[in-house]
Amino acid sequence: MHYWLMKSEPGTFSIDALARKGSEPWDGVRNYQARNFMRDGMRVGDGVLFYHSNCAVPGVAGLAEVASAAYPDPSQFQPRNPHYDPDSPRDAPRWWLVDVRFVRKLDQIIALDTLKADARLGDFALTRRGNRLSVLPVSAAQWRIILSHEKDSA
DNA sequence: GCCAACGTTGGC
DNA sequence: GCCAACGTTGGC
Repeated sequence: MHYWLMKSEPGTFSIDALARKGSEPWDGVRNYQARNFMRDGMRVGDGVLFYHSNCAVPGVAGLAEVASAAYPDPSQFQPRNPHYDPDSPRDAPRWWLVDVRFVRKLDQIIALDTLKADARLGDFALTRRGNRLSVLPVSAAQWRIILSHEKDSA
């Protein structure tokens, strides 16, 4: 069992949107490191922190889980799709994704500010200076520490 | 293989 | 909307 954090802009796809849909293919990732985490690292049932980026209060908005093994991202082959990649060979797709299933929405966002201020998290890919990875690993310890902040507002 | 130009991410 | 950080592209 491994843990991950996946970023989404709530204006594009929020935790509420995932709650409505139940499960969603995490398409459009066009970064090799993020792709490798999905394709090579993720297993069905892994825990996912659903993170809202590029918004008023960036932070963890809910919990999800990996719902499928990795498979080729169909959007790379669709010419009208903004994520179309004409250089990706059909017989050796460049971009892969997993399905992500809704687990629950948090009562309150666990803000990026809160995570930055928590020294217990140690070296964390999310808060590393300049990090823009949209899919990143979270250790079991970090997962527990992050979710401990849920109680802050209760 | 170097590196400048360019596009994107994402916090602020 | 701004801009720093960073990945990618392409000329040489």
